Amino acid sequence: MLTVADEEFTAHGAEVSLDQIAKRAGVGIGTLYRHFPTRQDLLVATLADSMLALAKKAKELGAARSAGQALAEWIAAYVKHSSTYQGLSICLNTLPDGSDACSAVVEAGSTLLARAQAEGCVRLDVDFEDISAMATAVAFAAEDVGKTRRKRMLEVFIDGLKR
Amino acid sequence: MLTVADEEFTAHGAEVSLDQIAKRAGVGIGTLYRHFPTRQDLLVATLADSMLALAKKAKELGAARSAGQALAEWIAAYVKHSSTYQGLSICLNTLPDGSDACSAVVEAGSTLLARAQAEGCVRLDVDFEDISAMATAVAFAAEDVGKTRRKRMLEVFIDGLKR
DNA sequence: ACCTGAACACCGTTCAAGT
DNA sequence: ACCTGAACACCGTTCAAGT
Repeated sequence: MLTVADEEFTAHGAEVSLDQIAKRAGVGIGTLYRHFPTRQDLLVATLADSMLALAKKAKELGAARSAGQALAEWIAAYVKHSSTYQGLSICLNTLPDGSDACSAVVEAGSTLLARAQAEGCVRLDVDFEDISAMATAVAFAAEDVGKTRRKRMLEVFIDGLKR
Repeated sequence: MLTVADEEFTAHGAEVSLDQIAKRAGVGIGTLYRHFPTRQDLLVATLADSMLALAKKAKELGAARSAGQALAEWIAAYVKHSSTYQGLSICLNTLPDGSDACSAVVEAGSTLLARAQAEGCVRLDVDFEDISAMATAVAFAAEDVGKTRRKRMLEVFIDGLKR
């Protein structure tokens, strides 16, 4: 079921009809609703693996780079992740919490941010929620836009975090 | 008809049912579609006045402030404008062109940007389309978020434009 | 020429009936 | 206990019929 959902999201975007997913997965629409009461629940479930990978990547970067550089690279990965499916950023506007994978990402990101702030290269008044919201926003803005423009917007965002 | 549309957008967001607008305006849904083939067309029409005001404001700021300060203040107004209706930023993801009001905003904004770049306080590789997309994105991210957080995100964006 | 609104296609969500 | 899918409510869009 999650496999089918991921395929459908990939092929037709995060707003694909849930009916279509249920049909292709060979279950009743009611079953899908019982397991995943909201579309966000289903999205978080299909993204769980990549979110855990994102959390893991934060730790690796934290070990291999300066705090500022690690945060910058990780944010780039975060933005990319928010574009996993077409239209995903819109669905993640208010970031969903509760799931283990989400908590892992928040925790890993917060740690990177705190280190970068301690190192003195990132403004002290931003928190992870700011970063998450802005990253989602950049993913939103960069949808349907060329690669160079996307890269530039990401740079603007990351530079804006510096102090 | 535009008055009713504006009221409905204000009251129920940019994604309010077009049927509802037509009914309250006392016209058939077909008539609404003939005048405004897409929702964006209708939105641009209801926002025409405020967009012209935004263009005018750019000229005033350009005269009264340093180029960098003028751009910064104008972007703040632009972001605010992109939040005129709940959910408006999503509809403006790809900015609509063609209308006079839109052209006026683009031209006014481009002028402010060019001056700020000439003054040397804004990176040279961004164009107005970047600014427009990012401003819409900030409006998107700042929806349903407290005032201080919204202000901080705007600051991050504007700081990121500096060089 | 302009307007109307029924008709069609589609989607989200619930819940009675079935296993 | 779990599943199904018909049923309901809703929306966008078109277009034949009416003025």
